[in-house]
Amino acid sequence: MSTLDLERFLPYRLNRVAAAVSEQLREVYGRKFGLTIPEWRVLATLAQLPRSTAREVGRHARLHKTKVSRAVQGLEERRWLSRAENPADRREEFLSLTPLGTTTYRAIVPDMSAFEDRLRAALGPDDMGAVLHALDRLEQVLGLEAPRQQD
Amino acid sequence: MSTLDLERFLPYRLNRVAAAVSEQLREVYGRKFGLTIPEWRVLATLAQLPRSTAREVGRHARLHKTKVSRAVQGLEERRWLSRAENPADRREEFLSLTPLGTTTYRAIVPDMSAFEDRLRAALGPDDMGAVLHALDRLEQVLGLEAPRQQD
DNA sequence: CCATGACAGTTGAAAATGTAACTAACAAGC
DNA sequence: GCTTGTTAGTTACATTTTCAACTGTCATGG
Repeated sequence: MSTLDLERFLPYRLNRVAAAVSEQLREVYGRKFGLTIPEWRVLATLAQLPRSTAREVGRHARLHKTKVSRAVQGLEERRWLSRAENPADRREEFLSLTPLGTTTYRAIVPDMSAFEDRLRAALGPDDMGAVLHALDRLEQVLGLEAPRQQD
Repeated sequence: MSTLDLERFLPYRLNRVAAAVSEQLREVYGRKFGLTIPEWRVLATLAQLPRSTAREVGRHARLHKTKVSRAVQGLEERRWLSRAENPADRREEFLSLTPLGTTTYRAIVPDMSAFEDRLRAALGPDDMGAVLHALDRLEQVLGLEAPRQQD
């Protein structure tokens, strides 16, 4: 008569760890830079993939389109992001970080890296690689094309 | 001049995967049994750790106390959970699943197990073990005593 | 006992989120 | 050109979540 062993139930564990990680990171970019979680994700995604559209950002970061829409508005108001119409398809817009946005991003990166270093130190480089590899496979089997997401 | 490589940035990846997993599981217990995410977590936690208090459930599942409080209310209304005063400390209550709650839980478990089997098949048992071990270590370094959580 | 402070749990109000409906733009077939 | 269907993005509304304040209980120390 089976009850799940939650400590070995991957979904439960993944969520618990992901929640703890998110929480601690939010401390950093939240308190120091006034960013919400979706705003930070949009910022980070655009830093890596400049001139993406909202749709591309959402797919990459697994952010629901309404979250992207609102995060973009927020970043735009602070002049950290600008939009450029795509003349070839006027439904969408190319999103870019402004110099100010890039400066902000660069101010956050060291904190993020430091955090990651802590994680890498805890795991060792081999385990870190193994986890990332496992996450790749999980995303494959889960289907990359799920529609929505949370934070 | 570093931009983070998000595909190798563990927090980002963890969250993306955890979100995808949560989402798919919610389909199951949400549509079939009308449970919210916190309700399911409380249910599963109590199935494994009977007579826990709300505080213990929250700590174990990393659920914020208000989420626990409201989930407990919801489960109690459906007669899936009952409370028993702790005479030794009348601030807290021991929470237990009712027979009805246990029946519901048992009806969900096979779906959860099936899902986990998919994940295990994708990873192989070794990688699954490695991931769980890595998650243990991450939780250690993150400090088990963070106050809140999301879903 | 009776302060004072801490803690478990609840609640109300504010903020964030998801759902669904909407607008504007494209695309294909007629 | 004019449907009909689709897609990018926004917005309104309902739900969920968070934050802060609150209640009742315990613990400590005078």
